[in-house]
Amino acid sequence: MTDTLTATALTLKDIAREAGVSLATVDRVLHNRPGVRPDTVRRVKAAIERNAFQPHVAAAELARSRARRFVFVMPAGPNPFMQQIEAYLGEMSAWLSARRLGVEVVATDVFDPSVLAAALEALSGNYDGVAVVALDHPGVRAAINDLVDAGTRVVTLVSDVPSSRRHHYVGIDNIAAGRTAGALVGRLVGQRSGKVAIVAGSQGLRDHSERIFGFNQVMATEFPGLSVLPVLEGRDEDDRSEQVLARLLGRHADIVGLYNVGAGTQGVAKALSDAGRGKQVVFVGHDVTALTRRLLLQGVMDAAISQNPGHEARAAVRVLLALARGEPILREQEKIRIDIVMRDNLP
Amino acid sequence: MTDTLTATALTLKDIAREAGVSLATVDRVLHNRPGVRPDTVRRVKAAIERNAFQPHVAAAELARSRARRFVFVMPAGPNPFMQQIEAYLGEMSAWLSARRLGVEVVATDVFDPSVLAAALEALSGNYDGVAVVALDHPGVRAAINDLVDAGTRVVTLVSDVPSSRRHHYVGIDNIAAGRTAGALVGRLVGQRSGKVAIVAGSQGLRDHSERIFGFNQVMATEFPGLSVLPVLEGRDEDDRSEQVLARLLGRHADIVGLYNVGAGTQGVAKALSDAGRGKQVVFVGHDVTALTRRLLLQGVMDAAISQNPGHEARAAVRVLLALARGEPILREQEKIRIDIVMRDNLP
DNA sequence: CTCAAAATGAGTTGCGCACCTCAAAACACC
DNA sequence: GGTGTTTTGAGGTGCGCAACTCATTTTGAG
Repeated sequence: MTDTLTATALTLKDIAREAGVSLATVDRVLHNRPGVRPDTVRRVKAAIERNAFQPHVAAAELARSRARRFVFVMPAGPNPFMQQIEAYLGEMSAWLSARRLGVEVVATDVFDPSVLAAALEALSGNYDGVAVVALDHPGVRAAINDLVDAGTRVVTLVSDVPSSRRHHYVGIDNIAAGRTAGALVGRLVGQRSGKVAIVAGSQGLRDHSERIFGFNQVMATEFPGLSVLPVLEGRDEDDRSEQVLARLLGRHADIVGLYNVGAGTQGVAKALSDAGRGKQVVFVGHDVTALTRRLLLQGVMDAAISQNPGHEARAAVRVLLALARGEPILREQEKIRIDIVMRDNLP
Repeated sequence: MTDTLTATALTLKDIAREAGVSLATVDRVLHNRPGVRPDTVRRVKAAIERNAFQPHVAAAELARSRARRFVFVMPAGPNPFMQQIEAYLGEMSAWLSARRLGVEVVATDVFDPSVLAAALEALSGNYDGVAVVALDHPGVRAAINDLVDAGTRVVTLVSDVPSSRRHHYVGIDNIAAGRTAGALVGRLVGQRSGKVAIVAGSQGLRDHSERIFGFNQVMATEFPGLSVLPVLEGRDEDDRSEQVLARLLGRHADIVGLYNVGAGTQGVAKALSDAGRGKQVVFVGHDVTALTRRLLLQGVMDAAISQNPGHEARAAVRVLLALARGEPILREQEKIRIDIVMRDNLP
């Protein structure tokens, strides 16, 4: 029993013959060049459809000679997650250069909307595609739309700007991530009742607030025995996170669960162990880094919600490339999953 | 601040000039053709290294004109996981034909070593690459090695034959998967103590026995309050799984956890609910299918360990392609992760 | 019907490489 | 030195397409 999954090897010449036109006309239709009667366009497209014709990407790529250039706009500063994304881009360098793709990384202050918007505007015209870790702000949205209008392909990375006309978002559903964290805390706490603490970077960040929303949703509806304390803001900094959490732990002896929404994990873990409650409190956080890996192995952290940074980097490149080539995007492939990482399935 | 991650756009001609030889000689070196003095080979390779030269894949692909053919050897019969893999291959058809890749699927009885070995032998010479869901058996191993020796690229899929000389394994670490299942059952059971049941297809299957091994490992060392009952064999069939489990549930009133290692999930769930213990017993199984999805949403199943079939299908194709082209494999990308799927992170 | 504008055909070039042939040069051996 | 063998050079062809030019045909407006 054998199934064959692929098509014939037609060429543009075959399509031209089928449609009863010349190669030049097929080329005009294929590239939306002007000067073709609507009716002729239809005939050509019909021939393409009828034969499920796919232009040979290798030939197309070779013929256009001009190398494609993409740029990643990333947060400046020491964010391990972003550093991992950059590292994975570096690992792709052989892959990239074999395809004559130029990828650059621009670091900027993505938390200041005007700075970010200016950085984006500055890219206009120089790149075929832009991947940006974006803040959801009107100025940024406008900058993204300008790029799109100028013909640049734009994908948002990690943090979306849904109201913009970006072509694609590469990242997770943060509400679902928060829900997952909530379900884990609730289930791992088990029969016990008590209080649950949340430490976030800032509720002004879209991804953080969405995660908190999802977390609270699950807590409220499914774990009535647990009461959620007001959100602490640690600004993703270790020291500050430690302080605010230490104070809270001092005030509440019955904290049984802890959700760390963003970074600052070092501080959170320190506050927990300094209070001598590292093993009694169920601790769920985000991202697999050297630190969270160690904490998971030690049993201080119980689970990490993770989005694979390598996957995000590669997916962003692949999506930009597919968009630039006019190829379909393999949605299933480029979708970023919410990984639950516990000690035994550490990648 | 800007980093550039990609190389120049050298061509073979540049390398030839650099090495002080002709294009023909570079070509001979690049394709391991005979008739080049060792010293010359060294000079050419040095020039390639020095410039981090990567042949333009599009040009190479175009020039060799001959389309590549791959074949997937999969289990016959209605296995939802395998059907999903086939479905994802189908979704790639545009991607495949744009690259002039022919992918075929051959169904065979992979559980009979001689049938499988014969099927593999029959492929020899007809394909550039083979992906096979393999049984670990001397006859199969020999068949794989024969294919490799004949120049065919071989990857094992889902189930490995580590003793063979296959080029790559696309699948998960099943011991780690079992450990993960064990940790989940243990943690989700919580404070309670009691017995844990295991239903497997057959302990003769390598992946199943490895999962059980990992599961028991975690149970023994970390959850002394839980005692694991002897493994039930359901042969991945619904009816049989239901019967053996129903009998066990009848004999032991204190079962608090259940690990379903393979398929037959329908039967397992039925036995559980018929006994009226769907919600009290922590039930962890494998794979996300329409059925397990429903069971997770209903709360009958608590978690599913999953290996993404779409990822496996695509990874197998990409690995075969990279092997055929002599490109490096992006190991991080092709590694299949052990996904923990609970209700809130259902993909 | 006339004439300009629009639509189309015919053809060329080049992308970088694989694959091939044939001749020339370098080398080894006696 | 001559012989045969190995190594190297030079060159050609074609893969399928993008991008372009220029001539020719068709069309529609007046």
